[in-house]
Amino acid sequence: MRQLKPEVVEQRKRHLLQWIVHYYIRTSKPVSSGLIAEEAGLDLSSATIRNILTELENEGYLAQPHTSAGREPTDKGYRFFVDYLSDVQRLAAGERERIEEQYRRRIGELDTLLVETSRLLSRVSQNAGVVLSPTAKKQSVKRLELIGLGGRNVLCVVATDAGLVRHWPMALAFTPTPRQLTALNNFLNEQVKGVPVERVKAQVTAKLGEIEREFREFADLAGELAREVGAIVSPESLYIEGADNILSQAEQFGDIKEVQSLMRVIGEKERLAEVLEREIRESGTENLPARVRVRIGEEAGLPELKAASLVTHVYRHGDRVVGVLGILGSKRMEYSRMMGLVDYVGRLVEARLSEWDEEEGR
Amino acid sequence: MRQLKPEVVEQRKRHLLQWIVHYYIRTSKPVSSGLIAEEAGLDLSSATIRNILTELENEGYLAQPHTSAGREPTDKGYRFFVDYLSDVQRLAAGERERIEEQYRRRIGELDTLLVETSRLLSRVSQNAGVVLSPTAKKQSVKRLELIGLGGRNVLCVVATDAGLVRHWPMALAFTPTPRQLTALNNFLNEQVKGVPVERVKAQVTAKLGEIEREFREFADLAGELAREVGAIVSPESLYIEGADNILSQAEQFGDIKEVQSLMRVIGEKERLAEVLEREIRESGTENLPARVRVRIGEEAGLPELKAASLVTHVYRHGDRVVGVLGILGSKRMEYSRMMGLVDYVGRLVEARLSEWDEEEGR
DNA sequence: ATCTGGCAGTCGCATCAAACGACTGCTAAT
DNA sequence: ATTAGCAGTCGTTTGATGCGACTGCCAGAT
Repeated sequence: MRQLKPEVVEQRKRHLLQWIVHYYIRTSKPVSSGLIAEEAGLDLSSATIRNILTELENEGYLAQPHTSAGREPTDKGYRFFVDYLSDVQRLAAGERERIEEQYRRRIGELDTLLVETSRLLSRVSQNAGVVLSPTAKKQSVKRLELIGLGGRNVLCVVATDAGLVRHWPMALAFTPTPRQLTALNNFLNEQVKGVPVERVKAQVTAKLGEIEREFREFADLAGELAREVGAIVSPESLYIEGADNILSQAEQFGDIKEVQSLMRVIGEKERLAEVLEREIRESGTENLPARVRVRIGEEAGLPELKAASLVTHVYRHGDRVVGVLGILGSKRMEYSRMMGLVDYVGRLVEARLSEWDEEEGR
Repeated sequence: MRQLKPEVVEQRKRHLLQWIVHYYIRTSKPVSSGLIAEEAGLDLSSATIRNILTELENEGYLAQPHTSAGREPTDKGYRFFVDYLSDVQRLAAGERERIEEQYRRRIGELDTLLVETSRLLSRVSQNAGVVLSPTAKKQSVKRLELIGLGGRNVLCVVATDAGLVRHWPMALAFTPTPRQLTALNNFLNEQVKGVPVERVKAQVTAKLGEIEREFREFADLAGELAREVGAIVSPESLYIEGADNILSQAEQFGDIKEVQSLMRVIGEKERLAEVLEREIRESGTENLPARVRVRIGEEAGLPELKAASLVTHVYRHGDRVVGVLGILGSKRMEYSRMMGLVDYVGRLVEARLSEWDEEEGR
């Protein structure tokens, strides 16, 4: 017979694998040789398909849940599928429209932006939406203000260049007059404006000596303040929305145990935050700056996420990566659509952040 | 033979019902007559028990899931159990200690207090903790401040007497000088201090005429500001924590569907908030001000909560009920312990709120 | 008047075998 | 290289059967 070139055979095999993963994602049933022969339009008999399937299984892309069953993709199979996904699906125009509509609403603060973004991701994807906020440490202080609340109590408000606002109450050692507060605010702002949050403490304490004569009673306040800026502003926060979506897609998961452990991870945000932070760290180390990254099953690093996949997109402020957003859902998600969504939303968030920079000068 | 007095028989019936509900809550299996004869220590034969069970069933306190099964409490049965619960369990000393420990950490703001409270409720109860924040409308403004962020942008910060702080960015129609900002802040604070949030708008617009000569350009700003105070500060917020607890107690529920719809309600906070608001409204209309209230199954008003119960405690600020907190869990929860917990935490929150009042004067 | 033992009857559930059907892997033919 | 055919494996469905856990009722004991 006519001998086919090896490349062609390889090509066909890959194409078949793509088809299988895609089909499996949609139907969530093991794919059998007979089914492929009928549906895939390859014009091969089921026997031939079986041969190919055996190869793919030996290579670790597919596995059988039990002997007399079809094949399911392994994590390696999903990985192949995602890596060679030819088209990251563009979002439908209507969907884009609706998303932008949401961002058109005036959002002026980082927190609001991130909360809305996680809601959006969850709603559109029908999975859980996650957004990790930039760590405040790297942001620089734009404004720091003490507001008298009566008596010794003041409210301390810090705003950073990236739009983050944090506030917390403090009790002073004395009852300040309005004049004193104004003076103190002026002093503080001169000192900390533009200083990265993580260095506020050093900056303020360094300058403390200079004012000792005039505002001696402020000295310890300023010191305490500097400490609090470091302590309170620093914890980064993780916004997760749409956990209920995951539960209502429970069929997508094999076992309820899997859903439970997934939910538990969502509950203990710290562990998930750690996973996402790793995305940020690793975003610099790659050659090709692929914006959208997919973690399949245990690739994310948590055994609890075995049955899940995570689609993420780091976002930058200026030229530094400051945060990461994405969706968390079943390993059997529609990768193409999800990647498209995450990519799009990620860009919108970046755009919004840089808009804030521009408005600055106005 | 000796005739028993009717009251005694009634008494015994009630006692048995209590025992059954309690036993069912622990074991989650239908309770049968034979089991009762053995375990309840009543010194009656199973046949006699059966007679009593039939009566209780006819009266609507018990039901059989199917003919050849034991009995389960109906909602009415649970209701009886809860209403006649003799001892609302006091929390163990160690548990109280741990809880107070958490509140000892300096919490100066309403938001923080409520978030921590919902976490606490969820952690201790192993159910979901819910806290509905006071509506801002009824609170009065303690302080309102504009903070310049450079250019025309200002950050508007409002603090209320109950410890609520809200902030949002605004763009002015002009670039204010620091002096102008100070003047504006002084003016605004004179006008709105102590005014209920819902009346800020009226107050400010009423006073606008007076300053027109001096600060004509402020007029429209002040108007816009007043509008925003009403709009942004008003939405009350619902804090829910520990949804994962509910999922990991899924065995407590008969059907996964029930867990799903429960989770969905938790996801759409609005509907749950509505239920909780009703608790606030109805808290005034009762003769006996029982602080802890229990809603069993559909009593809460949402069909989705059919399999759940809600234990709540309204909390007051001064003498007005401003919010409600509690736990949400399976209908088969340990009511006694949960009621004790909710009662205790509710009191702590009230205590904290009135502490703030006292600090005020210092 | 109460309680109890006994017994028939109901119903869910676990068990088991048998039949089924969905696959695969292999082999021999094309 | 591909295919048809076939034997063999294994999960799943089905239906029958029996068991056990109940209840309800009644007749007799207390």
